[in-house]
Amino acid sequence: MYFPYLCFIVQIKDCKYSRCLYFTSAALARKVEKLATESWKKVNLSPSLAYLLMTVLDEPGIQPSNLSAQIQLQPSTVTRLIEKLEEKKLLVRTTEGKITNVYPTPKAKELHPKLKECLVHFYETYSSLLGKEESGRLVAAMGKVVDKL
Amino acid sequence: MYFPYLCFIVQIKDCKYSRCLYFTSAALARKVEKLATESWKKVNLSPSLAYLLMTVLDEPGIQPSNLSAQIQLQPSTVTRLIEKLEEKKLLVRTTEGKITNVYPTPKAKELHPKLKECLVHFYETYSSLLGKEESGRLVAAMGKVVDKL
DNA sequence: ACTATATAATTGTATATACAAACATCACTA
DNA sequence: TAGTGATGTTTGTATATACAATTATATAGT
Repeated sequence: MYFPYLCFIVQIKDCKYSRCLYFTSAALARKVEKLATESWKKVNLSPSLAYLLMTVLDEPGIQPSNLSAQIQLQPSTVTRLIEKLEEKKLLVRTTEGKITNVYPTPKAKELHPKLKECLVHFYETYSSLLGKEESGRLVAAMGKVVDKL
Repeated sequence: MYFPYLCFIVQIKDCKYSRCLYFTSAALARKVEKLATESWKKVNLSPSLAYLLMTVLDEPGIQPSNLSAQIQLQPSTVTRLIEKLEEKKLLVRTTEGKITNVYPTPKAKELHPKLKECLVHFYETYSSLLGKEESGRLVAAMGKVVDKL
């Protein structure tokens, strides 16, 4: 495999695609997802459910469209995630006209401190593996790229 | 939402989770996947099918376990991808004992130059959006992290 | 040589996410 | 005020990937 223009970058490990943005970002996301899943097992939620729930806890009454923008998932995906959290009795929806508002239940509010703990645990796990500053720099760089794409 | 120890990183855009590795790596992977999908539409393959196929073209007879290591997907996923490429008459499998070998068909070999073009197109698309050096640096940084996780 | 363990691949099933279409409501304009 | 287009949400369906269990084969220790 030949990656034009990228010859100046040192090849990493034995993987032929280590210099390719598609391959590398996908692999990274899968590994990080696994790590995050582990951290959120304590509250029996997948990372995406946990992030959505935390967002609602921070802004009770938030609309799905706003959630979609904040967590950067498609509206249809947000609907599906909300449904799951409703089944778990952690969220409720009210609809007025075309607007839907999403609220945390008391059960969700009770869970809030534990959610924060999971977030801290997740951060500590990856920053101990990667180094605080290095991982911070990487996240910042990736964030910039997300905005450009 | 409060991200302990990360206060020194500038918040990006309006997104509350822009400093979180999980969130950012997932968002980046989704955006890059979309871009890659566009580039590989010319050969009517998804990016993961295309990468697997290119790997087999480079190493005819390669085993699924080796493919799994190279493209960093689970063996079960590799089996499923190979099945799809078999349906498209681009790969064939032979099995001897516990070992399976995967070979490209003539049809796949004909497609090889087009696959390379797609790769170049993909690279040019993202490097024109992000800058060659900046994207190269980012990919290298992400690759290191993948290896550490 | 026989058994226990390790390896390679596959299958059944589950989860996450997306796209496109449908639906409902709202806002604006002629 | 009727019609048209924009917006917010949901639904039907498809794709990608994984985990756990299974099957088949190979290897090593005694």
